[in-house]
Amino acid sequence: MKKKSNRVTITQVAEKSKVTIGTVSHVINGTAPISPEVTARVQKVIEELNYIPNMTARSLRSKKSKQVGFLVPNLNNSFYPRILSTFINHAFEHEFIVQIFGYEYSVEKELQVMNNLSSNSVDIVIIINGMGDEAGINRLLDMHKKVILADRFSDMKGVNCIFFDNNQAILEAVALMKSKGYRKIGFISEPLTFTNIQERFAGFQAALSACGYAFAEDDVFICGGFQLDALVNGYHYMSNILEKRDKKHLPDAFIATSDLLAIGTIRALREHGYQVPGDFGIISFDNIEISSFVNPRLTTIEQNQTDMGTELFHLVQAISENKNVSDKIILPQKLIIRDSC
Amino acid sequence: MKKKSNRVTITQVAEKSKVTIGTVSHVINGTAPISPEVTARVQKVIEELNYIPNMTARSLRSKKSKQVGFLVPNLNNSFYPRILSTFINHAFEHEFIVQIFGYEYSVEKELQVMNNLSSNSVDIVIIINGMGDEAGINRLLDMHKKVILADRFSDMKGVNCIFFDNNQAILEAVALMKSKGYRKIGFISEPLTFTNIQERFAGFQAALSACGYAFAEDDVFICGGFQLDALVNGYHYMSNILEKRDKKHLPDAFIATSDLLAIGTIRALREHGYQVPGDFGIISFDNIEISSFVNPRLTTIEQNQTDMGTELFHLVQAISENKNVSDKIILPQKLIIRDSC
DNA sequence: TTGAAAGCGGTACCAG
DNA sequence: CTGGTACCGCTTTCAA
Repeated sequence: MKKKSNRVTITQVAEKSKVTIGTVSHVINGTAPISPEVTARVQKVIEELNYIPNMTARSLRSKKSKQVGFLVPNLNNSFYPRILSTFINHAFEHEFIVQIFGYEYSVEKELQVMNNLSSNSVDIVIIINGMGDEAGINRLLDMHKKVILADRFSDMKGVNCIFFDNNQAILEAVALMKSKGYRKIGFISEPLTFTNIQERFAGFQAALSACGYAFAEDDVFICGGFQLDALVNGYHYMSNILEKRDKKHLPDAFIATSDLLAIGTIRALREHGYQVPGDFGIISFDNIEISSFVNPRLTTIEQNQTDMGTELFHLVQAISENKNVSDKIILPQKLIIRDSC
Repeated sequence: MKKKSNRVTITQVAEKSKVTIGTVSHVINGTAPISPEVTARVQKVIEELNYIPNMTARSLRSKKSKQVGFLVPNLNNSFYPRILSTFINHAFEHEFIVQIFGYEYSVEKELQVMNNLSSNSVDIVIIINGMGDEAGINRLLDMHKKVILADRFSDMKGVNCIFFDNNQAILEAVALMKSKGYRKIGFISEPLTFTNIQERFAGFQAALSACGYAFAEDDVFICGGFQLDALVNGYHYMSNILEKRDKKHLPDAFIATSDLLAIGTIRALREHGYQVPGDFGIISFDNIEISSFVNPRLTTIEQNQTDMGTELFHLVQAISENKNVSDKIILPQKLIIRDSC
């Protein structure tokens, strides 16, 4: 009849240690000065019983959960999993639990998730990218959740932002194109919905004029459709363009807003008989792992995903300890020169 | 002084509805026959107050949480995020919350995570791959958690398994190599720690003899080192081999246990001046998205990640509703013929 | 059909 | 330093 190996509770520990549950709680949390003897006794019992505090009870009472909600656009572009990967490792190390949600680039779904999250146990919510979700963010704030916006700029008060500097490296990129003799530079991009993409577009225009190139609306290519699959989209999009415009009427170099987009684009280019970087040079953003394993190896503007993950966690940690942190954290980008330009 | 927009509780709803909290609970959960009038009144108040039940309190009391722990090797190989992606979407749809953990191919860490999980609020734990963790699984079972093993076979009782049929497609793959005239087939693999890899190795040997090839221990290449980065590992590993053995002493075709491994391998091959599929044919496993965008496009054995994610969720759903489900679910693999062989 | 009350397993406050 | 105890917000008997 001793089959029911149910969970050990603090009460059992208290009884076996001949103290009250309050005391046990104190030795566990260090919330009161307990004598060395009692401390040792209690700890011994904890060991013996293999007692682990019930997180649910703990957070019900303390209103703190060490749980963070992590909201990503999706998990297919390896950019996000890389950030997440680093983050969850730090989190585990420090006993934070991370709940994961994907909003699939949909505002509606993003809002739904936020609504959901506002009634749930997390006390910090991280949103990567996202837009048009201010109502949701305010809701979260009302419920006393902390919110962190990543890879995104915002002026909302009460939220922390962490994002890449989208202006510096693109200047180097355009300068590189110039030095390689490319005549005209186009911009091939995902829809300009997220602030990071908007910034890149602005940075692109600035770099163009800084390097003496003219900006032509005609050479901006916004690759529509779902953002779910940049790889496939980039491929179809460029294939389409090549059906309609020949090389003469196209830029001979492109800044692409993501590596995946670039890889898709390059495949389309090659299938139409063009060489990269011979006929067209391409520099993209991200530096995901595969970038150095495709042909040609991508020249790309790195946004260090590991750094982002780590910084994000530091932020979470600081916030949950009520430490003072800067509202805005800016991470550098870095031009990685390989073969595509 | 009405600033503290704190969360609405069931007590407030009860007071405003002039009933007791028990009654409110019953109308929310349908756990007792409440009169239409009272039901309507309570629901109206719930609307007005925008009341959302506190999940923490609810699960403390009911010992059910609709939370599932999802344990993956890591998030860098896009195989896992793809499964996860599908899973979290289904989960969200049905109001399940998923906590994510990465064990980074380390048994120790896997055990740590499990230990952690056993004291936490999840009631179902999904483990993808993993090994040597039977103690952890039993611990989970002791704590009355359900456990699901994915992409892995096990005979442990009380756990559900869902995995791919690792025997059929590889036979087709080897037959294809035969028909293309490849003379000798090697096996380039990650360490044989996981059951899926072991099965592939067995399937490989069976396929070899079925197609009239001889098996040579010498042509089995186990790519050691960390499994974290198959791409980089495959590259270094094959580079090394090519330093020591020339084409004559090597198989002219390879079965690789993952696409990433194959992509790394192919780069090494090409850097040494070899053509794929001219000099060497390669067929790998997974069919991750990038597989059709690298050069050459990979001929690969698809393991449908979306299907795995979906099936996994169905399993979770069935288990959490105490429905009867088969202990073992087998998913088919499928040979996708492209250019690498 | 509804009310009353006992906890779930902890934390935190107050006494002594 | 340690004990006692009132909750956290909800579910779940048990009575009425």
